[in-house]
Amino acid sequence: MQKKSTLLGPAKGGARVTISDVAIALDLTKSTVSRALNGYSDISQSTQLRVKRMAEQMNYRPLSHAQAIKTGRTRALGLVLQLADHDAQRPFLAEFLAGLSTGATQEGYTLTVASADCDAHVVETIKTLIRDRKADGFILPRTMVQDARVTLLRDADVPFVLFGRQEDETDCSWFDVRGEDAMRDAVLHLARLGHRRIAFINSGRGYYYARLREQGYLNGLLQAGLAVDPAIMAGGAVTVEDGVAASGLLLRQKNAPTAIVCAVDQVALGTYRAAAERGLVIGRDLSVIGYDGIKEGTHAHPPLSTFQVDSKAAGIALASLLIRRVRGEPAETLRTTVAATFVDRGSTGPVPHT
Amino acid sequence: MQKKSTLLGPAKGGARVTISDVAIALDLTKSTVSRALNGYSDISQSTQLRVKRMAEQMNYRPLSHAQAIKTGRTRALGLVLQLADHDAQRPFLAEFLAGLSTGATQEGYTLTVASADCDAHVVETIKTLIRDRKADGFILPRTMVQDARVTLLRDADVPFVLFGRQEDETDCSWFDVRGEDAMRDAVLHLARLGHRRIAFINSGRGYYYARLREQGYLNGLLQAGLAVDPAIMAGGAVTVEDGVAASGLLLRQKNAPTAIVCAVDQVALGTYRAAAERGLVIGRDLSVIGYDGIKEGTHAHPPLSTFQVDSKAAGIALASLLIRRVRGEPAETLRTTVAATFVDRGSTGPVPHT
DNA sequence: ATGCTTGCCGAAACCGGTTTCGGTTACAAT
DNA sequence: ATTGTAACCGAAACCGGTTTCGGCAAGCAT
Repeated sequence: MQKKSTLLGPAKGGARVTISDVAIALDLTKSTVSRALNGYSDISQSTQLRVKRMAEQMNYRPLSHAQAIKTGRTRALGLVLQLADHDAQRPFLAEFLAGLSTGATQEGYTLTVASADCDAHVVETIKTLIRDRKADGFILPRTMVQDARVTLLRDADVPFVLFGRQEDETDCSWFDVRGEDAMRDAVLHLARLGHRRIAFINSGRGYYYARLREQGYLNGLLQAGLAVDPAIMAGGAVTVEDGVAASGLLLRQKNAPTAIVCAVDQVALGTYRAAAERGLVIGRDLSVIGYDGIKEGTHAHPPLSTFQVDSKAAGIALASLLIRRVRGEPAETLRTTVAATFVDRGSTGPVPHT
Repeated sequence: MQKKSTLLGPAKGGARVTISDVAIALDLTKSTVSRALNGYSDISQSTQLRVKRMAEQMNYRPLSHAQAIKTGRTRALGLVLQLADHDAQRPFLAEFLAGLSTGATQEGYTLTVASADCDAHVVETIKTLIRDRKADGFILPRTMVQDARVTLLRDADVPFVLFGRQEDETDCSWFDVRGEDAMRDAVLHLARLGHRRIAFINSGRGYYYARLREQGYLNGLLQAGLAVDPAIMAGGAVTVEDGVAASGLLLRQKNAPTAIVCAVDQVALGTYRAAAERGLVIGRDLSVIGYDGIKEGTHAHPPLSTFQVDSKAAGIALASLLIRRVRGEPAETLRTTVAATFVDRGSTGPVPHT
């Protein structure tokens, strides 16, 4: 028997039931209750059940920061956004966040969000979050080829999951959409329509996904039996303006491409403007395929054919992976990739007659 | 003198310095250190200084969840997003989040983000966040006329700040942009250009800001000496599609308006499509003014004249206000509004000749 | 000198959990 | 009957802070 809980009524809606309350109700000690709830084997099955039932019934939920003081874990997932780098992630952010938070909530976790204006500050922010135990692990969106966050977390031995992949796979878990397959399929799709000069506009080479997508594009050319021509491969394009500029250069060439595959939708939308400036009709004079499935693509004229990625699902998956990682599952077992789904809208068509 | 701290080296980058370490270094007790750091008056000024210096020097930062166990406060701000309601907030989300998190970080707070798919779930989510002490207070974006969050937090006695305002001001703090002034100025601007039939497309009446903006519009008509005509006032429009539909109806009328003021930019962009369908040139045949300053407005043809709101600044301000509120400042003293800045681009022009 | 404040700090309890360490009890083995 | 063992659970320490309470010394008035 232990000390009575305060008999003071709930001060103001603060009727928290503590572990001691549960213990008293069962005439056990709080240590027993604690170990029962955490499934320790030195508590009999019957007692475990009794405790769990009572805890459920009394609606007991341990205070995560009270446990954290001893365990060091807060049941919070960390997300640090880098917001300087264009608005490239903006379109998906809301969905992604929704996914993460629902995935986290499902397992009783919460999401701690911070932001920084450059890569260096991102790393600093992560450091203080670990230091202050504000997160048990981190979700790293937009993984880069050389990613300082990965190296930091790797040798701080803090769990993390990538939205993306990584060359050095040690300690890396991830969820990713196979953009390389999408790019390959885009090329094949266009080749089937008769296109022989299929250009590619990639985004920033620093991102690991850009590398993969380029490989996919090259792979597609290979499978289609088409030659690689560096003259119709551009890179570093992320925004609509980038797309206008890059595609402008492509279309200005003597032997201009009849189709353009873009690594991201924003850029694909940029090609619309460049085409319009030259009097080219998208879907007839020029075929374009994007990637991401942003909403603006639907409203474009003609609607943009693209590869839809489900950002919310990605968020849910990443949250769940990270939680399993935090709970101790090895990194190697926590790796998933899915395919993007091609939505064939109006922006592609048979190769035009010369 | 107290017990020695563990002499085990930092296990793995976990070289945390605790309050006891500081106490030992100063040959004081941790209670003294605690009270000195928290500025209790029963600790002499000289000791307070000595302690603070030493804490600084040893780079001591209290573990927020260790304090939370006693104080109940975690130094975390809560934000619960409602993501079902259109993507209306999507354009600003990234900026807003960045603002909140930097504002929070400045004061040593973090941001806990959750999401829900409907208003009822938002309230539930807030409840569990308070219950689990995951947030000391909440930021409420997009306040509604009847806002369940406000009533909940008000009588749970949990601090909160509105991004928006509220009819019943009790316990309410806020930061807001004076959309009503913007709408009024929009009307006056158009009136100066000779327009006499100036329409208004409002967004969902449930939002408090919609109410204010409508008042602003009416106020503008009054000041311009123009009559109110319910036939050219629409509402419930939030998306581009909504804008197309609503403006379509307006332009179809016999005595169609020559200018349209929109409560949000998305809707204003919708009027572009409706105008194009009727062969009307924006800025010449039809003048349009929006509100928000979203990026897409810049790319529209012609670029959309609108009222720019700085979402990041709003985030910073709200974080700071909430923290002050959490620290005990009365709600009435924490209310700020700012003006939106008009950016005159190409979507308005003198009234066309009949 | 004595008594009373006042200023300042230490001792110890406390917050709500987890974890270590023993101590019973029952049961099988000797 | 004694001993050993394993299964279970209680007591108490602990985590890193905060807060209550009381004690001591200095200062002041009697």
